[in-house]
Amino acid sequence: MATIKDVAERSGVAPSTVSYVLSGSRKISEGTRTRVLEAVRELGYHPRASARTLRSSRSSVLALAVPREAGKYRAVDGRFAVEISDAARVHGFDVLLMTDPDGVRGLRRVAGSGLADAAVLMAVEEADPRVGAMTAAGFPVALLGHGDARHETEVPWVDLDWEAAVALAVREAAAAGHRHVAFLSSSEHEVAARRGYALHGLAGARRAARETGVSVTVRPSADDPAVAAARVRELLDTDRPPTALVVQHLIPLPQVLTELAASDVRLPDDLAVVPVGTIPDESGLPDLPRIDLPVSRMAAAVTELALTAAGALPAAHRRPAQAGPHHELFAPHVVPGVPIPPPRTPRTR
Amino acid sequence: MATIKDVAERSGVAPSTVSYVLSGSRKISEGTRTRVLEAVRELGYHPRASARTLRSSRSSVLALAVPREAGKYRAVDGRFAVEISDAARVHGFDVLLMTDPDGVRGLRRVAGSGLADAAVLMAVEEADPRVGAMTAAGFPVALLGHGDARHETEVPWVDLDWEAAVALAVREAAAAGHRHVAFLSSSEHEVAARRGYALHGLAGARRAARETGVSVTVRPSADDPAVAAARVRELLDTDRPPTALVVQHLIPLPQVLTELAASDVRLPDDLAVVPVGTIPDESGLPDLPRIDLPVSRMAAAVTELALTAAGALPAAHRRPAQAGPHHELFAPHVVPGVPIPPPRTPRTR
DNA sequence: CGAAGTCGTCGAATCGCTTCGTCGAATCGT
DNA sequence: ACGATTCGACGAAGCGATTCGACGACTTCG
Repeated sequence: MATIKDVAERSGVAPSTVSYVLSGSRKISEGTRTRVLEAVRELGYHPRASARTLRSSRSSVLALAVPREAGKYRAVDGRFAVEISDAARVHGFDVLLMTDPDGVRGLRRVAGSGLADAAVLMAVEEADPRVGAMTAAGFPVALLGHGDARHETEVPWVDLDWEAAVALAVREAAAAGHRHVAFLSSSEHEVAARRGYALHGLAGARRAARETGVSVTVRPSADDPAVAAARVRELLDTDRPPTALVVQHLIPLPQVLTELAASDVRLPDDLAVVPVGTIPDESGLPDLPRIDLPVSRMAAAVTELALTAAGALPAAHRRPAQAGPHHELFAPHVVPGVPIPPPRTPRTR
Repeated sequence: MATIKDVAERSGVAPSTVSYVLSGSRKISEGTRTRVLEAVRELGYHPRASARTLRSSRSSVLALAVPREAGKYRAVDGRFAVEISDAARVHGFDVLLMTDPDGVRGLRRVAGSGLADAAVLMAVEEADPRVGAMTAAGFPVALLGHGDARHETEVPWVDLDWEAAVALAVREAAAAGHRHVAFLSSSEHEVAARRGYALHGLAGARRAARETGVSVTVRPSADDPAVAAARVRELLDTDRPPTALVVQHLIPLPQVLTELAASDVRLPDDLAVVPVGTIPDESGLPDLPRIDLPVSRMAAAVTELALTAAGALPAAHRRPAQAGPHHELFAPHVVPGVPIPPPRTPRTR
């Protein structure tokens, strides 16, 4: 492995000169500059990251804490992770993937050992212990999701505006003429745990119902496919079944579709399904309108907030210091597709 | 931030003694040992990773190259990433997430700068340039997936036995009495690119057909949901439609189910769907048998292969050197669920 | 009771890079 | 033509850990 000394010898200069050529932080004559760069190329020289970090105490690594509740894994988290990694690279940072088994311990270890300069905490929930631990350690973080009111003003975060998202979906259905919309919300478990996205989704459905005058029947989804299917059957087995169905997450979608198939409900004419929390490119559904998560933009934003907190972003990106930590709710997108068909005469069952 | 010197002063010993206490590589008297450990606890001392790495030239970081073809993102890759991270932690390693935008460049940078000690390359394909680049650089790697015959003997890899997986699915259907099985294989695009899993899946379907005597109709899936739906309709619109459907991947599943619903096909009685490449916990399908990927075991295996190649695993794990790189095909699991119903009299359409 | 070993701890070198102060040589002004 | 500036490159210190050889203080044995 070539070191800076090898490069210096090969180009006949001092190691410090090589360093200055590479960092550009001092003026170097054109002649030596090209000679040094050539030696770098010929030797395939890469500065040893550890030496650089030891000296400068900046690692150019961003820790990414992905959630992992009880072995469950959500596809959207993986997508966020990838997008955050891309965003970090844009600013010259690498990403250290931290899964949860050690939980707060792992974060403390990484922060304490200087492995990373900042962290993005994903899927932050109400009273998330990770947030307090990191702020107490003075470690720069940015959150994806928010919940704990105590931290909301002190720590930068980014979140999806779930209320607006669900409201938008209901409004789309209402605009197509549907008067009776069902809303399959987050799972019972998530509602019980008072997750922000679950509560805000419900609020959005209620608000849109009020504003548009359509009736919205709410049913929580369930973790168990069989139960989720039963929930959908309940919704349809009434005198006046809904003509449109808003679904907040991608996860229960397969079982919902299966159940609809079993119940002889045709999409989209018998029932217009409008999924909300879908990942761009991944719904796999027919070309109906849906509400996509702005994953890339949110990932870029949360990454820049974390790097700004670490003081690692060029001045152009940095916001005035006295503005305090930055918070941003992202509005969802409607992906248009084929227009939602209007409701037909209610079938009798 | 506390350094080893602070700990030394606080416990009244030399820095080297602290180091020996922490590493356990020399005998230290019980008294000083406890005094040092107490100082460590009180100061919240964590060894600076960069200093340790600089001195020992081992970073205890595993690079993980996740694929990212044209912005597509597969849920299973995220799941593998998380499981590999967990497996790495077991051996004291952290994981550096490398997305593809720089491709081989990024890998070379990480290898050259000593940011990582080894790499796991995910979704390796035929003639994958990353493999050659890393072996040429003498950087330890292990592959998830295999393809390029030239490297197969030189580099350790782990892969799913797709042939066995699809054969197993067909055999499950045959065992339930189905005589006419349809196989929705990998997408046209993947088949055309001669991806290993696509070809092996087809081979497995053919082999099982031969061995069980059932007729297997093969149709490639498609990237476009509308086309995939049409493909399924074709399958059903024949004089003697199949009574069971084997699907190789989770991705086309939603559109398949949607199309089945639209075609008034009831699951599982009209058509028994047996998905193959499903992630444990994530099929979201009714409780039919399915063929799950052994994600955890494969992740643990590929992680240990990479760390072994880096010489970072204790002797107990290490295989005899002359055995050469290790390769392993993982057999899929059948998750039983409700028995597949036998076929009914073919409907006329 | 002194030589030979043990045992536990210390000091110093080293890893590869950044950065500050310095110092010749070239350039400038008068 | 000579002191003042500027320019470009160099040397050395230091980041925080690991690790090897050395070295007192005890124990042990002839």
